[in-house]
Amino acid sequence: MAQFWKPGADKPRILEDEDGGVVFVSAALSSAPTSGFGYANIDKQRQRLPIYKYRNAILYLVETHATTIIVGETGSGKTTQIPQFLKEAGWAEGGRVIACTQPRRLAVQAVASRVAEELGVRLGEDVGYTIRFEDLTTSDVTKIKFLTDGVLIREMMEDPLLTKYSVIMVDEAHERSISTDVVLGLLKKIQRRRPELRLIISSATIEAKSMAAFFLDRKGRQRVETHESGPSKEPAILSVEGRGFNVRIHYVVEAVADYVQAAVSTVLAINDQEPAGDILVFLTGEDDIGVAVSLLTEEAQANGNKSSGLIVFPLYSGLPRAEQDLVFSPTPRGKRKVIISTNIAETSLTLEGIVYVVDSGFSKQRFYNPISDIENLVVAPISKASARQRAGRAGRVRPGKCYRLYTEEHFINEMSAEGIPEIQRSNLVSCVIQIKALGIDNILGFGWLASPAPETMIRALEVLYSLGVLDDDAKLTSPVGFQVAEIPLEPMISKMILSSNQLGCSEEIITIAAILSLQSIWVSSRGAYKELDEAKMRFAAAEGDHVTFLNVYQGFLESGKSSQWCHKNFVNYHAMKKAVEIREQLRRIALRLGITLKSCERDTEVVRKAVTAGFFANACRLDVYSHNGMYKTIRGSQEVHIHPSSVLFRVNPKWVIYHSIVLTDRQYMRNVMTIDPSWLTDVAPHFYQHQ
DNA sequence: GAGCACTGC
Repeated sequence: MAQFWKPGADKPRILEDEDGGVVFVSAALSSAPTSGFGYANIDKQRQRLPIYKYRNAILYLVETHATTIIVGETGSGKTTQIPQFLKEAGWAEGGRVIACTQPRRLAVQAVASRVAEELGVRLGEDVGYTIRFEDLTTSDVTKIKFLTDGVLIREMMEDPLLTKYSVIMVDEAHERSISTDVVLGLLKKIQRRRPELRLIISSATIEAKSMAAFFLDRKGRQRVETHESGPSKEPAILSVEGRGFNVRIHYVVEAVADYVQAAVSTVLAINDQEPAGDILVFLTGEDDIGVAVSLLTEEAQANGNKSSGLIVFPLYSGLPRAEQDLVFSPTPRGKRKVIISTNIAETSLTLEGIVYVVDSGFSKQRFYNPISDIENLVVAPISKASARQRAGRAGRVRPGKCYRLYTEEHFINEMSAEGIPEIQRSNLVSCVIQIKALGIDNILGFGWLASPAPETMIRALEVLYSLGVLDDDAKLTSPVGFQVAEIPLEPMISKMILSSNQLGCSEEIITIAAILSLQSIWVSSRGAYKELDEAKMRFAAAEGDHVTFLNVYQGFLESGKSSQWCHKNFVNYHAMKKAVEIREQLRRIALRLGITLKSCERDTEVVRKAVTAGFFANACRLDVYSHNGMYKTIRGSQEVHIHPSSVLFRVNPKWVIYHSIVLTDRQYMRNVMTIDPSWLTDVAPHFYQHQ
């Protein structure tokens, strides 16, 4: 039986570092013998993970500190092992639960099944997980629970102090997603009311100190000096080595003019000069990737035996699933796989067998302008942290190499240490309503890890006020505000669903809500726009895209949810299956909120009124003096156009509302619907009283 | 007449 530290035993060797944070320096090595032969059982495999040596130290730190920050490189085993250590040490006894959050749904599922397997239990019993629309836990049975950080925020609406959890581990906190930042702010508040709660924050090296400073609450510190019982409020920091191999970094000597071209030449040079091993190239988006893939494919064909060993795959999230899966196919003997990818391969997907990484130094990043209320995507230089993460992808199986298509001088002087956190680059309407729903009134004074721009928060409050979700005192209204907060969708969509109740078209509106929450229901059609357009016209409704979605959904159901039907009509089969699934969940939520499920039987006017009740702020009028289909927003008189993918493109009805805007050379409205302007004053008199 | 990095409730 392996040994581990138990409360009351001697403490392991710990050294205080100069900044007051506690750093564990050397752990007593596990005495478990590691045999190089035979079948390694699960216990042996666990004991070989780097984290295993730190088990006593981690348990000691968690017992004695309210917050422990674990700096663990990839492959340390922290995510799967730490919850098990905690359970073994008794943190799940007496009906308590150990939680571990992840930023992504897939990671939650993968880690939960791995831990269930290691413990030899069925998933959903002792070990379970919860993600949106999927709860695989059993109350009073589940002891270790994995969940997305967004779900943890939702749970606080039911149980503000998260009383069932004894330890909450926030994994991948350095990624700094909006939800992670919000969760950390909320957990810090909970900690003040629940001193017995323990937090474990897993972070990257560069963020560890600022995380520790964040959790070192001044008020809390004074209190601990008067009451000596309980854990130290001072966060502990523990570093755990990973299992990555060394990656040698190469820089270009002179800045490159065209990183796509440079990436292609670098791949060809690697192929000519370097031993076997697959190549991963980081570019910015579908366009770049398409160009690089065709250049490399041409080269591989033209160059006879020299580059013919290359098999080139594109990889980005918009790629159909079957094509995405091709990148995981084993590389045939004597061949070399080249994967040209977006950021999806930086964190979301792990590719085995990569030995060479080519890093363009750029990615597409979201920026939000609170004045125009528009989010757009911009190609921008990545951070040093991102560059390191990309390079690390080359060292998973053996020592690798990373070719950076920028100079060392650029890396040192021009690239920022860490990226701008998402919370400072996004529209915060959804985020603000969640914080409000938790009863936190002072949004600007919320203990943010990084404060969003005040303009962004004010804009979010304005939007919520105009939806009737917040009152004059910026408090949630009853019942609308609380209901909108309870629906796990964007507030404008939630408002649309609530309004459909009075209008008697909830069945139709729930379908529209499900489809709007998907990326696209059409197959991506690089180069086949014409066929796609023709297919779309078979479903097109004069009222616009929302009603068109209803036609497609109807057709899909009538076909018996057939994949052939989808293929024939350029409809994305996986998206439609997802729509059916989400719709089912939304039906359940609607019933819980007391919404009567009712169909309006083809009365598209009430459907459009319900959509207008959520999206009235996006109303636009055709500028009759312009002959190129230019619209102006009612709210801000901004120039916008109907996107060519809309069924209303070139139809140009006088009054429309849109779901979202994309900014390219123009501002394009996506998902557009005709309205009668009188509806605007009907559904939002407070907003349009002066028009 | 043309576009969508990646997530999440």
